[in-house]
Amino acid sequence: MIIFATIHCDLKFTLHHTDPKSKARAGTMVTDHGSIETPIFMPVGTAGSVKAVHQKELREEINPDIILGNTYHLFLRPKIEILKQAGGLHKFMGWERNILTDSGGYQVYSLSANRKIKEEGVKFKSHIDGSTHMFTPENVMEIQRVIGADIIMAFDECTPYPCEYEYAKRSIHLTHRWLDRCLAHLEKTPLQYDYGQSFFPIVQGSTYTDLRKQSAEYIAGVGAEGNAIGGLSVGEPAVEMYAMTEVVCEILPQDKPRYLMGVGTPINILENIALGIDMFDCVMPTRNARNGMLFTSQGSINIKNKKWEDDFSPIDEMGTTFVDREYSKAYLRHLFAANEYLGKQIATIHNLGFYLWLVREARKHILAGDFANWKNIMVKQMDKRL
RNA sequence: GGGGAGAUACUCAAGCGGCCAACGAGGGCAGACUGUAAAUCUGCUGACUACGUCUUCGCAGGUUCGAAUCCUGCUCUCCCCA
Repeated sequence: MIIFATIHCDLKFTLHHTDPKSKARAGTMVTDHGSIETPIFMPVGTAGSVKAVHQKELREEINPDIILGNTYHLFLRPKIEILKQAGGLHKFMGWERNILTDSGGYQVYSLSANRKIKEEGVKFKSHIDGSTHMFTPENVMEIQRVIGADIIMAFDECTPYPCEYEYAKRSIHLTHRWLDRCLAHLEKTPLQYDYGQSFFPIVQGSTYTDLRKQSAEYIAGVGAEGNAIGGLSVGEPAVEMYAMTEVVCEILPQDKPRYLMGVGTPINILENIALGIDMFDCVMPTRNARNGMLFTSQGSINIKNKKWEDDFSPIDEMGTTFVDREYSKAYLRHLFAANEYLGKQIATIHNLGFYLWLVREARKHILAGDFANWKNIMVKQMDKRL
């Protein structure tokens, strides 16, 4: 891949079409690492690798325009100095398309037993060697500059569910103050490489409508190139998630991409596209694949189940990747039973292929103007265990 | 031929008088997983007329209120010596 521009190039987002019967949108984002057609699902590659998938398979079979990395994990290992020497994450991992890095805000939630939140930032105890590290809005911006993702995220607090109202209220204000510090520091922190980086702030507010509105207004006021919604899909019922997305999307600017962090199931994704979300990421297709769960347009499959033992039909008749056609359910079940690495690889390629197919299909239907109807059929169809 | 060790549920393997339908591991069956402390975690795994009952620890007897555990005989396996 040729990195042509040496000039900083802002993210350009073009909205092509909005579905007449829902708020679903189809657009295109352009960065120095190429274009991203929305709605998009971004495979998660936490530690510089989409687990169990080669970059070649990722590129040629799954073909996403953008993947994720994680600031916290990359900071601990291989460490920032190595990433700097490598010339950034793109070069280090051999991925020439877009990358987005999460800030470590999710680890404030998921590693809650190993961290302490203060106004200044969050003190973490490394899950690898127990060493303590301080993440602040400032150093998180610096670290993300060095990692060099195309889209970098604000350092926020992802609150758990359920979350006391008073806590959630205090938390959004902390997240907003941290956002101001991120922005102030980002201006002072130069780009490390010869391409631009866009910054996305994050709306919080747990499951409280008034807090979500308040946070969304604050975030919208920043005028960022894209906006994210965090703190959802942490255990709340799906209807509450949708309610929050709906409220927030009404406030976030129409002409900027909206990213719903950490979501979700195939159904969650379609429902949230209908509410105006453009970007998604989730560990579900990759993690669940490694644990034997396959997502298909007809419902989900636990490939470890005995019922597939002698089912020699293809993994997914409707599938789009080579694994769907080349391997049988019986063979894949055997690989899981025998704990062969290949099983996890095949399942991951299948699931990511399916997720990417799903959002591309959604885009087609948005552009064709029949998204809402298609979405309802798909949701009904996928809502079962095969 | 002589001496020694051992036989426990699908497998390996604890238990050595009552707390044993029997630790643990594997295997098997099922479930969970949502900005990845996840190649992880959880449950079940003798039978049944199932908050109870019945049959299990090589086989057959015996001792005891009570045995997988102690005694006797038998069968089989492994090791050492000839």
